[in-house]
Amino acid sequence: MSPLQVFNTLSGKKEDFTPLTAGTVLMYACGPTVYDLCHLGHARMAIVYDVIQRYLRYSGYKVTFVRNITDIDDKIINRAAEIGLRPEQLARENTYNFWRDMHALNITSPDIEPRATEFIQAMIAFATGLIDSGHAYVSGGDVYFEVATFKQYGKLKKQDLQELVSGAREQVRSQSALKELKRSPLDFALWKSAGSGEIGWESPWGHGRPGWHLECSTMIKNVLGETIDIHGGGEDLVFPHHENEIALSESLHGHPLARYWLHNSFVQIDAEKMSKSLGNFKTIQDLLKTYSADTIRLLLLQTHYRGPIDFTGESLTAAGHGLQRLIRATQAVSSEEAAELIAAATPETSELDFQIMQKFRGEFTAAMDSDFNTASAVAVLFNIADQIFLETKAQTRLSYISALTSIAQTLGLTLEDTSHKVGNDTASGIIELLLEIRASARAKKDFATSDLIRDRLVQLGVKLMDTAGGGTEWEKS
RNA sequence: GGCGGCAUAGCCAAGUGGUAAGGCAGAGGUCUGCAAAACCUUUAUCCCCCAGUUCGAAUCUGGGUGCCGCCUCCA
Repeated sequence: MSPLQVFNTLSGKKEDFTPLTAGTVLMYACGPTVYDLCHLGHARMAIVYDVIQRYLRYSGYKVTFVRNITDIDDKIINRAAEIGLRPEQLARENTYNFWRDMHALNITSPDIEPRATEFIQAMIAFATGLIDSGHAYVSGGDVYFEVATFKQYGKLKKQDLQELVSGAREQVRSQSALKELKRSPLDFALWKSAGSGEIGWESPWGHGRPGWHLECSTMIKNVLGETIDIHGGGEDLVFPHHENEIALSESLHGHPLARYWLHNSFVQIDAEKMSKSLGNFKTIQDLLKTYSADTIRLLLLQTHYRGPIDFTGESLTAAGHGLQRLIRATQAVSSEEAAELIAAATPETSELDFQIMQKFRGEFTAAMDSDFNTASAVAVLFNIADQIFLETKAQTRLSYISALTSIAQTLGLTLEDTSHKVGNDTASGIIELLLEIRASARAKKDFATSDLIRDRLVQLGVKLMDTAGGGTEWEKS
């Protein structure tokens, strides 16, 4: 298979990618906690793993891609209480929003999309297993994982237990209630007890709900298995979330949770992290009002996934201009001309197609095999565009165009020209303009023009009604 | 305080030992009734600073400076 190399957070190095079972990839990415709308950061995460997944399939792997939805969590409960919804209502609403955004961004649906609330019994079993093996303890209706029992704790973040303990001590001093319950400040909750009026499930430890880290560990185990090939997420999940997942899964199973840990970097606004707590985030919905999914995707792909992107208003506009160039390139042969050329195809032209495709696929593959270097891969697209504009033979241009669209597709770019689609407000304005021209024609008794406008609008589904006062009204017929 | 990352043209950004991809913006040109768009050409003797290793470094080593992230919910 291909000499793909990926950067593994666990080793801190690029490594040759060899999946557990040759030819197949089990891949899991941490999905959203559905308590609010998704922002550009979620878009980056989703697009990064979408492209990785697409490329692995393109490379010939049989991929099972799982992305979860965390639909029970303190953030959901708190937000729901603020706005007067039941937690499950809020979670459902934002799950729909998330799906709509993913669809709008041309993100491939995951093969399996487990939701945390579907796996409560499995989580209880997981936690019970950890208690029985001495890795977890019950305390006041909660269940905590005892970090000291997992000697490798800190291996993902590359910090030893002692350093983490001294760092954590400061933080936890204020949380006096928890201090009573936890043996060590690093211990984290697998199960949190809930009041009788609160959302929760029955468990051996009473009414309660699962902790975040347990959710992912359990879903991976139940959906993909005990060891998977790729586990991904945003870089902020390295610690504590992924470190804790490792501690849970590896304590219970005794072997690695994931062979390769991939983490994408952040989107920044004015050189600062974009986050909900800073209030400087852009929702996907807002961005899609102004920019196409391709524009957003191109902007994100022009930077390597492990580097931060400083988002500015201009950067999206610049990406949009670049995208235009690629779209123009695909239009360098008209559709009629293309149909003729395809009809007239010969073994020689097929050979030309093949050679051009091979050349650029080779460059594309070389870029992507180097830890998914999408920035270099995007450069290949622009190089093909150059060739298209320089090429004088239509037949050859067509070959380049098919190479361009094929590679763009693997990156999830549609190269669909949206510049000729107008919104309803614009369409209404255009109708008003036509009515003005028609009124002027009628005033000059130019009824040929006036009737042409009326007939053509009727064909387009717009009915005109001249009123007694000389004005004209319109409506959709 | 601990750990990690980054520093390449006006802006964004690839490149980890062999002589600087790509995008945007700018300049010149082609086209054009005017305008816009589009296309073509062009744009870093040099990669934060200092010292070192090497035939050779943006790329490796040591030191310095600056910026950012994680250590608390966060993609």
